[in-house]
Amino acid sequence: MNITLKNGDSLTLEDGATAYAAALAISEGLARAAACARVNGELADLSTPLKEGDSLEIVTLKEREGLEVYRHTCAHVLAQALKTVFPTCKLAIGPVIENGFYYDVDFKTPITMEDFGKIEAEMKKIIKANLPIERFTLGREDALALMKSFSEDYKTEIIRNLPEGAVISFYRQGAFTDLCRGPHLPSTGRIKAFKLTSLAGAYWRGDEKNRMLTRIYGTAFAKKDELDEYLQRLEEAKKRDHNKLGRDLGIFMTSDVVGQGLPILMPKGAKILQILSRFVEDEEAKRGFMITKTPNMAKSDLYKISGHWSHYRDKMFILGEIDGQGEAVNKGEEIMALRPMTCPFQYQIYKNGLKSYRDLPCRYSETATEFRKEASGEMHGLIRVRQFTLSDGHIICTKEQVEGEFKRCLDLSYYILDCLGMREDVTFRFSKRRKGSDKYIDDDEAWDNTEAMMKTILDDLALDYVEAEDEAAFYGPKLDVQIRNVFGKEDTLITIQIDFAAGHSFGMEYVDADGVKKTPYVIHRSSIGCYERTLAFLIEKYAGAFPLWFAPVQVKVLPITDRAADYANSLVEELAMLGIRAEADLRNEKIGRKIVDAENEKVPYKLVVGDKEVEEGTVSVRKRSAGDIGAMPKTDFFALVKKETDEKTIF
RNA sequence: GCUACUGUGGCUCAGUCGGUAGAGCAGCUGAUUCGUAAUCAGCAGGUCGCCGGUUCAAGUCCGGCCAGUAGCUCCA
Repeated sequence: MNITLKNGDSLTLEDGATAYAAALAISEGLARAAACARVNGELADLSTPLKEGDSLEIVTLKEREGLEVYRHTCAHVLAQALKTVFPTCKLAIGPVIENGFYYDVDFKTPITMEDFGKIEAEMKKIIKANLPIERFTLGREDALALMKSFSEDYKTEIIRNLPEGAVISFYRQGAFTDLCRGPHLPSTGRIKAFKLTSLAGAYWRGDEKNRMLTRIYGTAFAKKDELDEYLQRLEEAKKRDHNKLGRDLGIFMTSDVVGQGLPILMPKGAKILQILSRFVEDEEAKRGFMITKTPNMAKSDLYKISGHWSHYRDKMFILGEIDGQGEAVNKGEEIMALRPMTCPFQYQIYKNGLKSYRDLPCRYSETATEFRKEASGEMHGLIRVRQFTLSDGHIICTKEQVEGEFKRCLDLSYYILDCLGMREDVTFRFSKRRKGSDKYIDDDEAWDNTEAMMKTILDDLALDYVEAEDEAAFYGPKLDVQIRNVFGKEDTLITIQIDFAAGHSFGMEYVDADGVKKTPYVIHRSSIGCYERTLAFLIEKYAGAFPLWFAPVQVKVLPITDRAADYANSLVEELAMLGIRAEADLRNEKIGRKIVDAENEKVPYKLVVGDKEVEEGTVSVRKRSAGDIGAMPKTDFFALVKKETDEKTIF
């Protein structure tokens, strides 16, 4: 028979030959490197028999799919080892994830990381035995009977939930059989380098009402040194972790007696936030935003109009005792709540006075403090907190203006990301509702229209985005600007949202050119996102070595002896008058020591000054990442540092 | 909120079998005034996260709480 290869060549094989035989016919090396095959475009096991005219592509470990198959097989080896070491455990699911795999398992008695040693030892045994991995399929009844015979309750539940007519496939390696779609490696001996990495709880089917299983994370690589390199990278990432580095650098701290999710910004962190928020406010003003200053709390009445009281109440800090319906327990008592968002407050400003179509678009923005009662386990450093500062703004406009305003919002965010040096680090997510979910405002037609409107805008911008279901705000779809932290975990940095409901629910209106009152659209947007979170990503991106323009200390003056102390102080004063943040290190230490400490502080410029500099009115400049760049007249340095600050030069 | 782990001077860590705490760095004091990545000496600093229990005796064992970390759920 003849088959077609990826490059268009045709290959003649014996009838019924497998994909593996084809790989072997091409070259022995390819057969060795093969993880699975793509037969007529579908991923398949290497043991798949080929038919006349099939197209075949051998997938190796160099390709993403190949590595995924490899890791998936490793997950099965883990499962087999677990069934040997803990015969009473029940297997749930064991998928591949980025950089590895996991297996969710229900253990009779919980295991700890100390058990990893014997599990890994058992896995190695399975690998060494080089058990062939065979696929077979069963009808629904037989499949259920098989899994029941192994007491695999979770597997039987999965089979019951499979759609009618689905192919139910199993993979057998030695005495172990697992329900799995596949494909898999041809044998366990193909696995060369793996490691179990961590342990965590995870709800069965991701539902917190279900039993919590134990999730064992692991990773596997084609070669030992690739695994070592990956583990090394993880170690390096830990050094950039904002939650560690931010504390070490004196940017923020937490205190047991203050509470969870309430980081305290120390002078350096507060300075960065001040610089960034002044910058953002100025840029917003240039783009027609009007600054507002609205209260941090309001009566429940406001949130009842906005929909927060019915959709968001359990995430709000409420002052006063309420019942399950959100009504005051003590009748007549005024219930206040800290604001989780600024929207309804800025709407009040819009509603103050009759608006004309000539007033639109009406752009409000505010550096707003907001409060959200996140569940206790959700807090993380500066990334997830209970009180935060958001550059929160709302644009109230006509339907026709939505597109243009939306694009302007994105342009502003682009500009800010450019200045922060983060433009290349973000990706886009178009967050939509999940139809039928009660998390969202109930108006199918409006949702459909608004999502279609946003999609048109995004497509028109030729934005490279992913669509995500069930990620929308309760009042409308979002464009989320996403970023990954140092460990690869993704979070939303900035969001731009279209709201079809607020105009109606708040009774916002404008008088159109034809004299008829109409309801405006609302765009919710942030330009830089939440400052605390953005700061966290900046710390990680720059490993604490911030670009000059927002470095909390831009220049450190290091006098060599006490004789240069007055000169050092005068330099600091002169720099301060130019708006440059400078400090002098007047300690009785040798210059080498002062340099080390300033380097560890990651200050962009260090000025070494001794008798010579005092005499000549010069400074010896050390630039971060460039070292000693020589002496220059102090006025030259002032001009240099001022220019680089104003131009937001990133080095 | 759930699961697991962690909590010892400002920081990094040691502390064996339960017998009243130890180092380095930082800090302070003194000496040194030095030219581009850590000067020397001395001193001081801890109700071992908090509360309770077991015990003759608890940093160590047990329970509760607080806080931190990873993940789940959730999310800017």
